Amino acid sequence: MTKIEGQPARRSEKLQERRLKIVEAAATLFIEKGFHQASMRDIAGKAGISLGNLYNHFKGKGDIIAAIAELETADLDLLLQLLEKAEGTGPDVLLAFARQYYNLHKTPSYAALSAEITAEVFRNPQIGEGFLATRQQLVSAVQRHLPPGLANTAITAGLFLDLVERAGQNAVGQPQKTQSAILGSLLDFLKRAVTLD
Amino acid sequence: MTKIEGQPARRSEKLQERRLKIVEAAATLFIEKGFHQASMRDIAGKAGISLGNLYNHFKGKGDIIAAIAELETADLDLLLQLLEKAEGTGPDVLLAFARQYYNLHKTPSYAALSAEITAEVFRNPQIGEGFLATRQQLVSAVQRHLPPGLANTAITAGLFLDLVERAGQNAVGQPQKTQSAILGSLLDFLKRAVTLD
DNA sequence: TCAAAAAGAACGAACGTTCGTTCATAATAT
DNA sequence: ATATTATGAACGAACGTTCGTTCTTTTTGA
Repeated sequence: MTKIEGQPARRSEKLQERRLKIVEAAATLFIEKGFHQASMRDIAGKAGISLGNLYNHFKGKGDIIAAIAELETADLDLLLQLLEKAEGTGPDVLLAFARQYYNLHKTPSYAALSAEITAEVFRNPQIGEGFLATRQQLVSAVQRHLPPGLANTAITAGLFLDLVERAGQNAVGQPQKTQSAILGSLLDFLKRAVTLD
Repeated sequence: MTKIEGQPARRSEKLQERRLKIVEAAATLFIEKGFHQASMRDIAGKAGISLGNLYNHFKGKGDIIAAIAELETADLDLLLQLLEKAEGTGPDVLLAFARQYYNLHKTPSYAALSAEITAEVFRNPQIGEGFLATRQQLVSAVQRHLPPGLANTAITAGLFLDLVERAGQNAVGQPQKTQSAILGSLLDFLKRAVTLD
């Protein structure tokens, strides 16, 4: 009881760094090989720690997968905040958001991980819970910027997001020029769809 | 040379049945557990044959996965033919097609398999080749029904399909009522998007 | 026509490997 | 001194694949 706090949390600080390094290593490998092809040995090796020690940080492989899925929501939370704070009416806000949302989804690592998670959620719905919760918030935020005369704005907001997501995913690996063309057509498409005559 | 054809191809007939049974068993298991969680023993068991015999019909697990991916294109080919033969102009043809395309994609088994294939294609592009070829034909068919004044009709046709696919996928597991509401909003959304003022 | 021979479909045990996880033990920090 | 963190060997289970073998069907030669 002499030295209660020499350096407050120096140790758990290191620990958290280790944990982050593990998660990053796991994410890289999951993108490369998929959840079930990346082994615990792979992850430990890439994180630079021993196999046994890996189990001091995570209860098992399932926990790591869950941590990755949670990590994904961080990017979404950022965009969500931007959208919620946005002022102004009309389609402009939505289209500006769509541009960013598209850019996120066409990122190869994001797209690959998304695909992996989507497939996993079909069999293990619990994995996708946080993911769906964040998406629901996005739907609400988009909904608020849709024209008032529109029916079923909640569903329409969902469709808005659906399209941007898929368009981004399909743009992966395309040359820069094509990606820009897709973005342009996407924004036109969306503008017509969210504008009432 | 006496008995040239007692029963022509009695054997290869049986053989084809077996092969179909294997593919069906594999598809069921892939939907349930995913490509890499379904084992060759699982597949053999479900197909009602021995493990060793499974390798008389398929060179390996990769071959079975490829066969399943090919199988997926069959559904698309059917819809493609319907769309290509469709007469008339304006959005009506497109919306009728969208309805069918949506129904296909909201089928749980189709959606699960699609998700699995999508994730797999990121790491093994060869798997998705036939899939992408068929999709390209769909794009062309949709493109022909878009209004003439539209720019970048190829990309827009792709977006059209993107939206329907994702909307269908997200409708999986929803109650019938919700699925109908999504379809309604989807068709409205599409109609605005493919109609020039 | 019909026995003999060739072909190949079916079987399940066994191979070597890799998996996720646990364990006894050593190093380290407080 | 003692609790925490790290290590890699060890475990049993499961993996994809190959193997020698048997059984059924088809083809051949007289």
